[in-house]
Amino acid sequence: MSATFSAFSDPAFSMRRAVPTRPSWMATSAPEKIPAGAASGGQLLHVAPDAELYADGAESVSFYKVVSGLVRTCKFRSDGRRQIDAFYLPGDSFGFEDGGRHRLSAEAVCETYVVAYRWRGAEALSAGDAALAPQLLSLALQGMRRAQDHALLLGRRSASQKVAAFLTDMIDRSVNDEVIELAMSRQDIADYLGLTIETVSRTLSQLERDEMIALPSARRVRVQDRLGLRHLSS
Amino acid sequence: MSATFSAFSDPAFSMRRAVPTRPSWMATSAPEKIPAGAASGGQLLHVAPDAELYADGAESVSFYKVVSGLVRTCKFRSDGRRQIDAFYLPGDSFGFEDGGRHRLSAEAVCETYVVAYRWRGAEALSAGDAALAPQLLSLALQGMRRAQDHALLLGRRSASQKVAAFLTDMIDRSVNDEVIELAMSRQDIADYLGLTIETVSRTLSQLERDEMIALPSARRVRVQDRLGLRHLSS
DNA sequence: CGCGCGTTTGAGTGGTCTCAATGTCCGTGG
DNA sequence: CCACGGACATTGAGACCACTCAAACGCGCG
Repeated sequence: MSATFSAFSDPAFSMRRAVPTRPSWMATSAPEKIPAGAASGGQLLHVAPDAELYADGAESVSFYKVVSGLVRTCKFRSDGRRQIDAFYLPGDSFGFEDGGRHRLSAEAVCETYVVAYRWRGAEALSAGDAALAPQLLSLALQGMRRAQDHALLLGRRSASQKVAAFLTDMIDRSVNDEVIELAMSRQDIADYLGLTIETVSRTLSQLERDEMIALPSARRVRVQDRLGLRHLSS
Repeated sequence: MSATFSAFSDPAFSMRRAVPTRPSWMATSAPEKIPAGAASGGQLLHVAPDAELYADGAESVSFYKVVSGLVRTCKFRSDGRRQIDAFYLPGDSFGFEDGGRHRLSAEAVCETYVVAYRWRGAEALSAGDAALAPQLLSLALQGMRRAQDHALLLGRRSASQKVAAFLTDMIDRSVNDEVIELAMSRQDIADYLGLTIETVSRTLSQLERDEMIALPSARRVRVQDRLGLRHLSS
C-alpha cells in the first residue's frame, strides 16, 4: 500500500547475531512495520539501560523506531515525581513533535537499539517527501490513539483495573500471549499507571491470590485468566 | 507557509450576523486557523445541545472544525460512567482516526456549528492531496500533544491540581484572559478530570475561599490569581 | 557469607467517593 | 407579581481506597 524507499535496509537484521536468546521485549521488529526512511534510511543507535535518548526540551531533529529493548517517554514534575507517558516496544515509533522541541524525555529501560530518522517537523515536509507524509500521518494518529487510551486508563479507575489494563495491553502487544517478560521495574509501572510502587505490588499479589495471574518471578507474569483480566480492565 | 486551497471559503463569516453577543466559547475562529479544505472546502453543520455529531464505533467519513460553540469527545464505559477525552473550542479540529471508525463519540455541549471535511483516512491520501498531508499531520501531532497533556493531568494529581490545571488551560485557550465562561456543566468537568461532580464543586468553592478565583455565577469564573493557579497546577 | 537493590507486606492516615439534603437559578403558569 | 417546578449546583457526614511510613523478604553478586 504505502510507498517505501527501496534503498532502505532494516538494521534489525544485523542485530540478530548479537542476541542469542530473546524474550518478547527483545524481539526484532517485522520488516513491514519499519516506516519508510527519511533521507537515506536511518541510523542505528545503541542506548544503555536508563540512558537518555533525548531530554525534555531538547531540539527535535529525529524520530525513532525501536529495534530491540524497551523505551519509556516521561516527564519529571517540579515535586520530583516522574510520570511515564508511554512504553515503546520493538516495532513502535516515537519522538514526533509538532514544535521544534521534544516535550518529553526518552530513556532506555534496558539494553536497547533504536533507529533514528532525521526530519524537521511537519512544516518542513517538502514536495520531495510527499510519499512520506501519509506514513508519518498514520504514525501520528497511532500515537494520538495511544495517548487517548492512556488518558482513559488513568481517569477514575481503581488500582486493580489499571493494573489489569496494563497487563492486558502488554499481552496484546507482545508476541507471547501467555507469559509477559517485564523489562520495566515496579516503579516504572507505577509511574505509568499513576499509582505508587506499593499499590502496584499489592495489586499484583492480589491478582495472584485470585488466580488470574502467576508470578514465577518479580519480572515474569504468567496470565492464567486472560478473559477475567480483560473483563476487569474494561 | 502551508498551502491552502484558494477555493476555500470560511463559513465562520456567514455565522457572525446570527450571534449578536458572543462570550468566549462562542467566538468565531480566526481565518488563518482554518485547515485547507479537503475536496471543495467543507460543509457547515448545526449541532443542537447534547446532540451527537458521531457515535463511538461509527464509520469515519469526515473530520471537523469548530466554528462556534463547544464540542466534547467522550467514551461510555460498561459501568455507565462517562469519560470525556477532550473539549474543542472554536478553531479546534477533531475527529481524525487511524482506522475507518471513530473510537469516541462527539457531542455538542451547547448550540454549536462545525465544518465537516470529507476524507478517507491517512491511507487514502492520493498524490492529489499531497499539499493536504502536512497540514493534517500537523493537526494530528497537535491532537497527540493534547492527549498526552491530558494523560499527564490525570496521573497522580490532587483534585485541586486538576481543577487548577483545567482552569489554566481554559484561560490559555479562550480570548478573554480573566473571565472564563464555562459552557460545560460540573458533570462534564468531572468526567474530564476523573473526579466526581461533588469534588469539582467543593474544589472550586475552596479556590474561591483562597481568593484565587471568584464565582459570580456557577458557569462564570473570574481568575484573580493567575500565577497562583498556574503554580498550583504545575 | 554479607551486602545492596528491588520487591513485598504491614499499620495507620488522609483524600476522594458515596449517599443525602439543601440551596440557587430560571422558565412557566397562576 | 409571585408561586411553583425542575435542573443544576453546593454542602454535609461517613466510608473506603490508595497513600505514607516502616519493616521484612528474596535474589544476585562480590
